Amino acid sequence: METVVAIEHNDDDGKLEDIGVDRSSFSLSSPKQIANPVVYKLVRVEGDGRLVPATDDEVMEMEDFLEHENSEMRVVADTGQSLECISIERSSSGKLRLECPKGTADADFGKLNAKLQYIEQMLQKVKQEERLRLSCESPVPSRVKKDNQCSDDKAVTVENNQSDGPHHEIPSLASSLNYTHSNQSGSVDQCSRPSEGVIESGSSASAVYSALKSNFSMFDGEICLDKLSIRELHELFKVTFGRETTVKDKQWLKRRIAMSLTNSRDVSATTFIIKDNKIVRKCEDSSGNGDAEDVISMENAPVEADVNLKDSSALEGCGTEDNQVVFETKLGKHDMEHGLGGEDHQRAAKRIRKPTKRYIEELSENESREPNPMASLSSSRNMGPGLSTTSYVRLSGDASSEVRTFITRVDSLGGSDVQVPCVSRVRRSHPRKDFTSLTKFLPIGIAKTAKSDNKVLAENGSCAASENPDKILKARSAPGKLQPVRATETLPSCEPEKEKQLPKRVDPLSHTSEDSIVTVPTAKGGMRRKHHRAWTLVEVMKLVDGVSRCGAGRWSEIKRLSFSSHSYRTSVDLKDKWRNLLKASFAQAPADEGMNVRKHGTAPIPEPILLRVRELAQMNSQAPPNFSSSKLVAGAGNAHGDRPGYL
DNA sequence: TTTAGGG
DNA sequence: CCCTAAA
Repeated sequence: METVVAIEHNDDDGKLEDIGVDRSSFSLSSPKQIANPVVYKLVRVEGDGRLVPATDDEVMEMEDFLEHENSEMRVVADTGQSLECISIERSSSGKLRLECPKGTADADFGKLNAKLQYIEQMLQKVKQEERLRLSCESPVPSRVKKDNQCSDDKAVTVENNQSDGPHHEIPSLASSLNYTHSNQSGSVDQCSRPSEGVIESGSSASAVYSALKSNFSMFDGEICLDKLSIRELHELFKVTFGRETTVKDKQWLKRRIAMSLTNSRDVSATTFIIKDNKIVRKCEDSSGNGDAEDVISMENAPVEADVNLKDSSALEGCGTEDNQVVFETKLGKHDMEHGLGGEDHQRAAKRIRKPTKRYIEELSENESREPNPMASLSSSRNMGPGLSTTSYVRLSGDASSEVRTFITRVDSLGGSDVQVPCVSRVRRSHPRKDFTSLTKFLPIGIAKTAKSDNKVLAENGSCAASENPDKILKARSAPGKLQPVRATETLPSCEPEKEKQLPKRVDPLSHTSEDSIVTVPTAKGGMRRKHHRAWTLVEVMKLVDGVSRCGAGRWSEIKRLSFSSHSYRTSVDLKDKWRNLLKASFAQAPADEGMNVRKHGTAPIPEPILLRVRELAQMNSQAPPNFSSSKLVAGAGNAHGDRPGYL
C-alpha cells in the first residue's frame, strides 16, 4: 500500500499576518496564502487505488513527524517503503489538520517547511535503499508480498478546497513535492529504479546520498531490526514508545522504531545512533559528543529563538485576561546549552517547580475524593447529575509550537459562573500532554472556593500544564477543597468528541503510555499511588549516555542534562533505572545475541545498550548489584570478550 | 537537596 | 516505583 499525503487548503481564516518565515522552498510568498491553514488528511492508497482512511497507528506515526520537526532533518537511513506522511493535529473529525491560530502561522509553516524537506529526504533515502536492495540484497518477504508492483510509490496529491482564496501557490507546493518523486506516482514500474535525476532533484539530495553511502558502510551495529521477528519488534516497539502496538507490519514497526530513535534529538546526541535499522554506538567514547551537540545547536537554536519570539507576540495577541497569570518570556539562548533535550529548558531554568511529594498530595486527594473508582471515562466524571456545566475551551496560540495555550473554561454551576483562565505552555512539538485534565476539573464546592482557586490554577498552570498531569493535579489539590479529577487512562479512541478538539495528544514517542496509576495499599492503612511510566528505549539511551558523561551517581546532573524535557523521571528514577539496568546487563550477559528475549515482563533492552551499561559499570567500578547471579559467573569467561573481568 | 539503598 | 536515612 502506498500512502498519500493529501493537502487540503482551507480558507476559513485569511487574516493571518505574514511573519516572514523562510518558506522559499514552497514557493509561497504571498502573505495571504500563508495565512490559510493547510489541512492534511492522512489516507492510504490501497492496491486498487482506493483511498482509505488512515488507521490510528498510522495517524500516530504521522504525529511523530511533528514531534521532531527540528531534528528530523537529520538523515534517517531507513528502509521504509510505505509511509511518508505528515501529521499536524487531529481535528474533531478525526482528520489530521493543522490549524494556524493567529500569530503562529509562521511557526507552523516553518515546521511544515521542515516537514516537507524531510519528506523529500526520506524519499531519496527510500530510493537509495531500493537501489541497494537491487544490487546486493535478498528481498524482504513483506516486501515481496506487496501486491502493488510499486510498493515504494509515494503519491502526493493536493486538493484545494478553498473556493475564493488564492490557491495558485499551493499547486506549486504540490509540484515541488511531486518533483522529487513524480516519476513514481506517474509510472508504476519505475519506482524501483530510482534514476539519477531523481536523486538530483531534491535540494538536499546529494547530501543525503553521501550520508547514506557512509551510513551503509558502517555495519558495526549490534541491533539489526531487520533480523527481528514480529514479536521482537513488538517488544522493541513497546520499549521504544512505551505502548503496545497492534500493527503487524514488520516494515512499519521497524520504521517506527528507527524513526523514533533517530528523530529523538536527545538520542542523537547520545552515543547511540540509529543507522540503517540498527542501533549502533558512536565510535567515540563519551567525549566526542561535542560535534553532535554543536550541530544540534546550530540546527535548532535559530528555530527556537524564532518560535519563542512568536511566542511572546502570540501572547500579546491573546491577551492575558487575567493579571494573576504571570508569564516568563525568558527565552532561549540557553536552550541548547546542554546540547540535548532542549525542549523545555526555558521552563526548567525559570520557575523551578519543586518536586513536591506527589504521593502525599495524592493521599489527601484520595481522602477528599469520592470513593467512586474511576469507572467512567475521564472528563465528565465529576459532573454531577445536578450540575449544569457548560465549558468551552478556547485556544489561542499554537499547540504545536512552544507557545502558551490559553484555556478559558467557563463553568456555570449553581448559577454562578466561574471563569478559570489557565495558561499552559505546550512544549514545542509536544502538544500531547493533556491539559484537558485541567478542564476536567470542576469545582464541586461553593463557587467562592472555585474562585479562590483560580489564582492557583492560573499561576500553576503556566508551568504545570505542559508537564505531567500529575503536577497539575498537585497544583490544584493543594487548596484541597476541590474535588480534583484525574484523567486516568485517556484512550484516544474513547475520548468524547469534544476532547479531540484540544491539542491534547498522546505522546507517541515516550509518554504514550499514559501514566498508569496503580493504587497500592500501604502499611499504614492508607493508599498510595504508584505511578508507572514505562521507560522507553530513548530514555534508557539517554540515561546511559548521561551516565557515561557524568558518571553514575550524579543523577541530578544527568537529569538536568538529559532529562530536562521529561518532567517526570526524577533523579531518583534515574538512579533506580540505572540500578535495574545494571542488574539486567549483568544478569544475562552471555545471553543470546541480539535481543534479550528473556523473562517475559522484563523490558527487552537491546544488547548494545546493556553492553554499554556494563562498560560504564566497570569503568566506574560499579559492582553488579546481584552478585550471586549464576549468570554472572558464566558471563565472566564468556567468549564475547567484550568485557574484561569486572569482578 | 541529593544520594544510596532497602522494600 | 516508593520511602527514608544520611550526607
